[in-house]
Amino acid sequence: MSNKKKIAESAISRLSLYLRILEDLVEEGEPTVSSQTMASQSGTTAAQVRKDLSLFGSFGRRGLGYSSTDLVSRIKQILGLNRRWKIAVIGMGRIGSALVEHKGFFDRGFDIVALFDTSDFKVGSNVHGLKVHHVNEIRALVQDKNIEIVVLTVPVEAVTDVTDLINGSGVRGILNWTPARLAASQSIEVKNVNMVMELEALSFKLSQS
Amino acid sequence: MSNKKKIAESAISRLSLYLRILEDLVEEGEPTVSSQTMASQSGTTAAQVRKDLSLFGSFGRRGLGYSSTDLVSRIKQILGLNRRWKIAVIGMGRIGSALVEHKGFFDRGFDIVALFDTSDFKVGSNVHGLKVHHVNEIRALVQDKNIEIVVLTVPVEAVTDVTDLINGSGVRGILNWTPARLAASQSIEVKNVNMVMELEALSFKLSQS
DNA sequence: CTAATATTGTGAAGTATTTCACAATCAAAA
DNA sequence: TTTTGATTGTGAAATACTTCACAATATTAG
Repeated sequence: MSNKKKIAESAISRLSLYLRILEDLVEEGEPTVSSQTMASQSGTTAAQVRKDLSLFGSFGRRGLGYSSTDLVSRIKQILGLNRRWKIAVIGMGRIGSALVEHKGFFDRGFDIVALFDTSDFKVGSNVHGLKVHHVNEIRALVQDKNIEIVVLTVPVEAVTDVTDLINGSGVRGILNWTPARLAASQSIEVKNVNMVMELEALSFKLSQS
Repeated sequence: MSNKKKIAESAISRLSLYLRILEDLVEEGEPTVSSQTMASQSGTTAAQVRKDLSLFGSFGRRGLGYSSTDLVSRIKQILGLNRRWKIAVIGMGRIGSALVEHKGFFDRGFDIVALFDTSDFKVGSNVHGLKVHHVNEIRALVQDKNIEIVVLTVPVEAVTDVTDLINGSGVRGILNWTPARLAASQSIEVKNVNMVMELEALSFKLSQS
């Protein structure tokens, strides 16, 4: 808790990547792994791997490398993945519904426990075995089900109202799929996912060459 | 073409963001805009905005700011958005299909012109008015329809085979939704979108506080 | 015409992140 | 036991990115 040291966003993404690589190696029965192996599989350098890990401690043994299983649990610990997270999806359009049915979240520690929408047409229906609630019920359900993270996939017109409902509900993090910049309260962590921005970055790179 | 100067990834994301803000301002009828306005709407600093723009030229006027409409077209030019891009979606699972029906791509210059899948069950069917082709036809259709970018939403087991089919097909960029690290040929630009990694970054931040 | 106010463009300074390079450590072979 | 080879952890150096700060320029008011 209340860890002071500032950790770069980029280091955290790499740790996620190392975790995935390590889990594959464990699956393949590799007992140890070197920073060089992790580096080549993740497209970075061995020094970078060691530096990233050293931000959090000394997990390896000189001359030997790292124990794969040990490093998996260290990184899970670092990323806060030594527990399960309860999440809700707000917005049952095409993308929202597709995400609900995606097994990948559950497999990696994220349980979708509630769904919300604004349209009376969708409220009350079932998506993948979960009832769709009206966004007005966000506050109550967040409290009731201990939801800490919400995935926001509502149409951009609905963003302001829904953000107001999220603020102060107890939600601690938002994965924002809308192109809007959220007016979320200071204490809520927001991560933006923007498909079009990614395509635009590709467009830039392709136009350069 | 063949621009030497190295531009930071982060600067490009911000330009995408500025573009969206500027288009809103143009819509609202604002003839000019200051770096300070763009900064506060995008959550950065005025100096950062000016520096980002100065990487590509001098688009403003001292004392006055920038012409909104002019800056929109300058940024579109920079990002390679002064044209339309033809893209294909490979993998007609839930997420792939949801993306096809999403109007946001078309609205911002990306035309989905072909769909692919590996399963005989899906090949031949129609999604949002487009016929689903077998991935074996990638090479032919990329040539035929001048597809430059593909969005990859196949299951992770299919990634190796599909990547082989993409390599050398003429595709220049891949937006990779799979958790796999692609073995794409050097000349292809790859952008990874990883939902779980984003959630893990949230998990980290929430665990810190 | 002059003063006051606004705002850009950009070197220089300040931070942050990545890479280098090497002492420390470990296992296995000689 | 000693040597050889592998590999970490980490200061220091190198790069990269952001912020500062101010001269240059433009408009408006007096």
